[in-house]
Amino acid sequence: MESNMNNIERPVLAVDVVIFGIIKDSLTVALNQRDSSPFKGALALPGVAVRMDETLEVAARRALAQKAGWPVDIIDEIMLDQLATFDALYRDSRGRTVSVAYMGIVPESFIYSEKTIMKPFDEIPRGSLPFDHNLILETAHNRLKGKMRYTNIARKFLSESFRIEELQNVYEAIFKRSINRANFRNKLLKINMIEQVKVLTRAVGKKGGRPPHLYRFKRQEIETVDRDFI
Amino acid sequence: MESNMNNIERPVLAVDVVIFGIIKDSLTVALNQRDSSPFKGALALPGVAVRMDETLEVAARRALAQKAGWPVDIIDEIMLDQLATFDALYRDSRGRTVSVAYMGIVPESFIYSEKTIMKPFDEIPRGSLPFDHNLILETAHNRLKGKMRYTNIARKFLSESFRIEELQNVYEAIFKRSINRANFRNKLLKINMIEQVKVLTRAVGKKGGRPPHLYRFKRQEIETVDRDFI
DNA sequence: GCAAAAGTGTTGTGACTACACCCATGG
DNA sequence: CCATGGGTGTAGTCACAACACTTTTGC
Repeated sequence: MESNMNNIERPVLAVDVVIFGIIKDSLTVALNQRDSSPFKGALALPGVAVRMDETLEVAARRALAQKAGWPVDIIDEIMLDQLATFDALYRDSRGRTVSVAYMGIVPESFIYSEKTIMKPFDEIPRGSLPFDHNLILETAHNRLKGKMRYTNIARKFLSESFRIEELQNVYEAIFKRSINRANFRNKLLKINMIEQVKVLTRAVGKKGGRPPHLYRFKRQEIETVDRDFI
Repeated sequence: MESNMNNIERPVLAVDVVIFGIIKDSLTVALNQRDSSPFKGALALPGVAVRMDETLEVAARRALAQKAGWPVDIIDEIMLDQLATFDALYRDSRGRTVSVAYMGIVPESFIYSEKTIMKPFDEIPRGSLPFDHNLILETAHNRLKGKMRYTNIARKFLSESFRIEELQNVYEAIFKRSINRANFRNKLLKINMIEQVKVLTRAVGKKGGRPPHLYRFKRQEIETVDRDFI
């Protein structure tokens, strides 16, 4: 914080947004095609420069509206987490730009716009995105995995109620390993993270069998599952 | 990221730095007296506005040199971690300023400057710091506690080799609870975080007794102690 | 020989893993 | 009557906490 706030040349401040979702048991990322240079036509994370009178989070939502073409009422439902700030001197060829990255999660029921594609995370090779967007995406992925370990953030991938198998799929898609069904269920119930909803679902286009139970998260808030180191 | 990078009014970008240390078994924070308005004379976190040609981390080190008055060779030894970016619209009365906060740790052997005091964390009441510096400090404290749980960041509070009791004091000061000595030792050795250095220390001004063994961290790097959620 | 500091051992509890088997129900 | 999607139970291993006791060595 400096006394001097006059018109010295300053870095431009921007935001970039990483939106994750699970589609068909795979982790996916919202990307949009750039409509101007540099990297015109390339797939990139939605982002905008921050205006004088808006917070970073408001700017991030504006990026989702203007760049990704998402409806405002849906954007309002998404919780955005500040990720990190990226500041390499030449990260943007147009001039010194510092970008604050945000991360959000949408459920599979989300309606996509024509301007956005949800691309499977595993099909985005390193170096394939413009600017430092691969670095931002990697940071977001690590943060996502971290938050999955000690919060109930997984709920944001699903709708209000869900089959327990769907929830397990979320964990398996993100951690890329299979989890024992019985132990998964026992643990989440024991720590009181989820509870059973009374009704059973109707058939979901499956052949036959017992209709699955529905569950929901007991708390809305992202709650820390605290662990002591020692 | 926007095509338009001309001279529209943009938020000013700044950095603020939280430096932690342990002094006499208490967590302390580096604060310096502001020499200009607003809040002239108040204790605050060191911070500067970011220049066009420097990274955020370089700006953070410059804040420690210019505002806290620390010698450059010591500043170079400190590892700085980016914490979060603070962007409330009216956080600075002089105009729209977005500040990226950094966090660092210094060992007790560090030489302080006259411009800085290391103030005990518990003696900094909420609301006592200018701007949103209490919020920044709280965020830094939470991050510190988090990192203590799954990295070997504690090493930065100590010099290269240390008595095992000193290390335990670091944990006890930060988590504010007492830890069983035997279990503490057994765990840190079992997970291979620390190892014994062959020599014993000379007396440390104590009355008598067996001279303590010295230990050191086995890895320099901050290494994640991974834990699975399920 | 006593204080300081370290080191060892024991026991109970609770968590996690793997696996095996039982239950309910719609087509 | 069987596929589907649960739901229960048990045994082994491991981690952690509490606590007690032993060892080393300088003054």
